[in-house]
Amino acid sequence: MMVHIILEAFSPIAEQAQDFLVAISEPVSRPAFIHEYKLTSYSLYAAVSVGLQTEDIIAVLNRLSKVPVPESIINFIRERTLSYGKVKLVLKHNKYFVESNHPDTLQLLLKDKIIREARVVSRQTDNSIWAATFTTSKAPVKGNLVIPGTKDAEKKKDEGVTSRWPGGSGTTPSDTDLFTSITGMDNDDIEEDDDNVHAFEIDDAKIDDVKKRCNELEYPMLEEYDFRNDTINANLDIDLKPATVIRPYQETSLSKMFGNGRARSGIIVLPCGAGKTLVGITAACTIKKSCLVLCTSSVSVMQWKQQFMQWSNVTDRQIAIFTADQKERFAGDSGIVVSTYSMVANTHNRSHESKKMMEFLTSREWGFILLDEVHVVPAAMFRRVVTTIKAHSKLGLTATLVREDDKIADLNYMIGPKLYEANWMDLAAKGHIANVQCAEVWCPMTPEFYREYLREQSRKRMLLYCMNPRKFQACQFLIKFHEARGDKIIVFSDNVYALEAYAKKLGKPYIHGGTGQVERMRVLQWFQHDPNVNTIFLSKVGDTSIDLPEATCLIQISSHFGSRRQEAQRLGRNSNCDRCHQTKLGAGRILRAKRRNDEGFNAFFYSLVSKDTQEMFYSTKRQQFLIDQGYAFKVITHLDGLEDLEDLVYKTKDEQIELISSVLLANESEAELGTDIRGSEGDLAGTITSKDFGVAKFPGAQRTTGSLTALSGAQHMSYVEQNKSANKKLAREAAPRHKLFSKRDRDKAAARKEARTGW
DNA sequence: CAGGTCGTAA
DNA sequence: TGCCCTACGACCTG
Repeated sequence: MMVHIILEAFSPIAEQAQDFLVAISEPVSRPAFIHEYKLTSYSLYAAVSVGLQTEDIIAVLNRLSKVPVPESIINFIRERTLSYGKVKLVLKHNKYFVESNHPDTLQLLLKDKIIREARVVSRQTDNSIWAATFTTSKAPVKGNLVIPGTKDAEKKKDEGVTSRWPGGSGTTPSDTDLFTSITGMDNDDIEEDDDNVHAFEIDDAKIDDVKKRCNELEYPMLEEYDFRNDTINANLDIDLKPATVIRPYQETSLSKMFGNGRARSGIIVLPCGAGKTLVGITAACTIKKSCLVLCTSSVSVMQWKQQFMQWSNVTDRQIAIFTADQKERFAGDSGIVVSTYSMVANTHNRSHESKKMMEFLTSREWGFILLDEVHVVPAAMFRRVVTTIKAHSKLGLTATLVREDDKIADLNYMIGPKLYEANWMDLAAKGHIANVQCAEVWCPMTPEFYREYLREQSRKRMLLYCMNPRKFQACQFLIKFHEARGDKIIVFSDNVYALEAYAKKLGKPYIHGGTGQVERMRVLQWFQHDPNVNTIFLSKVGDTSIDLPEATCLIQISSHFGSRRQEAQRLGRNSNCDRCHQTKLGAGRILRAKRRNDEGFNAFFYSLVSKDTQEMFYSTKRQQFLIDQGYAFKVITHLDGLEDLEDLVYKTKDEQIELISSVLLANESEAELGTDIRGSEGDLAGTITSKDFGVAKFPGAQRTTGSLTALSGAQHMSYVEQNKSANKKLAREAAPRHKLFSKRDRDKAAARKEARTGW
């Protein structure tokens, strides 16, 4: 069952209602006036996990709804919240407990054989009936826990007393209303029906079994870490630097995590540039135990360390880096390690040093694991990290909790529920991230290009619509226009051929995967500091692995696949005002105030799309995430003044024809390579797809080399036999069969690469 | 440091 | 709809 909730965003109570709806449901789309949310099992799981109560949810929904909430929906909520969020896995004094407010729930679980057998029965209870006794204690409350960087922390310093966070003395009851009290914005200690919690201990070797079993029984366990009572794992003496103040929404997200004085495991979703890193660092400074940070690239590893040094008082000796070329260890018995997913998830050969380091990581208990870009964790290999590392609490951070496969829901049980998700539009309106004008620019194909486009196959088609002269011109025009305004411009192209062609033609520096480190740094330095370099071209290296410089204008020239996340990431990473606002004491807004145009935008995002091609379809798909976030895409069908540009590229038909022939030549060379050698066998080469595996119509199958290359998928490029290294390749391909299959793609790629570079 | 291998995203 | 392309990064070895 899935329930859709529609919010009228113009309603006077919309903002408060929104806080509530975010807590209980998933935002589906939040454009200007009508917001859509959906109520799902997972969203209710998340709601319960941050402390909401079933009857409160129903009461507030009824109050907000224009019509009485249907009985079926109320039943759905009751049914879901009955079991979800009711059971917690808690590590206390280094013993694991299954904990609940409701003793009958524990009894119910103990009826299960697996869970019952995982129970550790203490001496006092072993003569009594199994279900009769649980350890009982006071329900956890936030108490005097102070999250560094918050208002409360400041107050504590000023007054020398501990006040309750975050309501504080300045808050009168009238300031808080129904919604905020329910959503826990102003008061974290939601009243429980029962102030006591009950628990039984389980064997820590059987935790995974119990977790799995609880999921199957529809009683997923929330993980909570009672770090203040963990006396076994050494404390880590770190704190935010005294002057650091975090922003309201960062505080809100942390209050979801620490609302009851323990660390809940889960996920926080904040747009890039909204200060995710600081949220993670603040969480680490609250827990004050050893912490492992995992990132997707070694560049972000460096950045995390640098950020830790910048915002907290952690010393160089307390924070260690573990990557391919740096294997450090922290001094003392507690500390921080920053590493990559591939380093920790690696199942392959490990260097000696790396092995030793992994032993260190796996042999100890971590208070806290921080999972940067947590949307990658469901990937087949990366997901091991959550089981190989023993961590008492897990926090996942991401800007875009979407994947193009269906694995994103796995995070619910791997990490925990989504604790908080910011609304991009809200943050933009409040000046935390840039206000972006998004536009799709339609570039008609020239007749010649369109004719070729219709004639060609999919891969060559792509090149044709990327290289469309009108797109070149649009790109040139937009660059010129925005350079004149004083913008810094980044042009993205996923296609390296097009990237080079554009950059060279327009005389701009570019970086792609093949660009060496030195050159990369040089180009980035120019872009940041040389007033004459205001535009750079980037391939998808820019998506993850480059510390992107600030830009105020983005242009996408090739974006053929429908990746919602890539689109959002590009926008997000470039539209941040982070360094403008998140300064110590919030006082020094040192960076230049960004210029705003008449409509109030201070950043621009263009997608150049060749009209009447497949690109139109992909473009729409890619935009979906941003549209759901409330961004409006404006379609531009004509760029005023483009024709008047005096040095307009590819202006004449001759130049356009020349361009098309060079594009086709680039294709030709590949096409030729794909057909020549096998010519004698007919035109098999270049036409066989993987679907043809083992099909009898393959005539040359008895020829050893022929069948081997065919099996290895190289039939697309019979030219491997032409290549210098063909012998080596063939030798390699004589390996066992199953290996060939797994090698198919790689060989293909490698063969193509060899052909490209060796041509 | 190049090249091999594996993994990821879409 | 399902699968593929591609481009790219991290790690390890010689």
